[in-house]
Amino acid sequence: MMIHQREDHLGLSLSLSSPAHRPSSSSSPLQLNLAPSMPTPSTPPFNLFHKKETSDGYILDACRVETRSFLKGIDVNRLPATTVDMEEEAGVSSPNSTISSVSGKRSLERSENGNGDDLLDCSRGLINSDEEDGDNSRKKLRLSKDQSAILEDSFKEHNTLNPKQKLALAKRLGLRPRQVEVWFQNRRARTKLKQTEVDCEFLKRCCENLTDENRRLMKEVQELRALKLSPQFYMQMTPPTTLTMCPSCERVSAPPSSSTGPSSTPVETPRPHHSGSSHHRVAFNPWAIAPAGHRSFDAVPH
DNA sequence: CCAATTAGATAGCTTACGTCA
DNA sequence: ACTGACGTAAGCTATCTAATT
Repeated sequence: MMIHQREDHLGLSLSLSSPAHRPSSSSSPLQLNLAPSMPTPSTPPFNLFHKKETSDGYILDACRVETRSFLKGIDVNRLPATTVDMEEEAGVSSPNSTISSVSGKRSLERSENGNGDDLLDCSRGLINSDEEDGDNSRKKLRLSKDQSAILEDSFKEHNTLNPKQKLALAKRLGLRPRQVEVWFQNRRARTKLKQTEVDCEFLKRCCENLTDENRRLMKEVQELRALKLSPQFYMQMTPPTTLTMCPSCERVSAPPSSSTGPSSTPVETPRPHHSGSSHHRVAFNPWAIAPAGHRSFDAVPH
């Protein structure tokens, strides 16, 4: 599999080329060597491009999971108070961290700065703060694996937060309360969407089953009507199933002597549910179509 | 708080091109 | 010189999700 790391790691080169000037021997792309001040980590397992289901049923790209695990311990949302820590962490940056967003404007800004030291200013909790960045472009942050795990655990306990819980969680995660709030909102939305999909699938199957059943019943009705409307066939044949039914217990049984023809398949195997012949028997003609919900039996005392 | 929407990040695919046997 | 295999880079699309409205 072909793997390329276009915007990986700030120490690598950035290729700038217009579509009209595809890389060729004559027009090579502009190569910007962007401050290899940061040690590039060993290549993460990007070749694991298979889907993976998370504990809550969501599908994640395995490579993302892998990358996040690669990021383990990196809290890019941490507030800049822990400068030393972040400098340590900067050495293991990854394409999935916010500071990897080197495309476009930001990358150019960074190249102008000449090194990657200012990356650390992009501590996640402050990235979109109003007092920062003059440009109005919102920067997308990515929660770390640990942060996501903690948030997920918290969500499992209670899918809504009271202000106190929100503050505590925000403090624990090094995020702003608003970020925690937004995360819970989005998480609830995802849960709802997922449930809607499941419900939809269930209803779809129900509809299919009912459609099949309806088709089958319609066909049966058609066949039965055709038989009823053909007098020759109808008159010549003995009632196909001279079934008897006990009106008290509504059990149907075939005549004891009939062993051939359609009547040989009784609806229900006669069982000695009554002692002797104590129960009344009712002739049951299944060929007589009755309106739905109305059983038309010719009561024949016996 | 929810619903709808926006937008950044990234995986994965395709395509063009260069290199090499 | 031609050809097929292979690697690489770039473009594009789909998806996820943080953030906004």
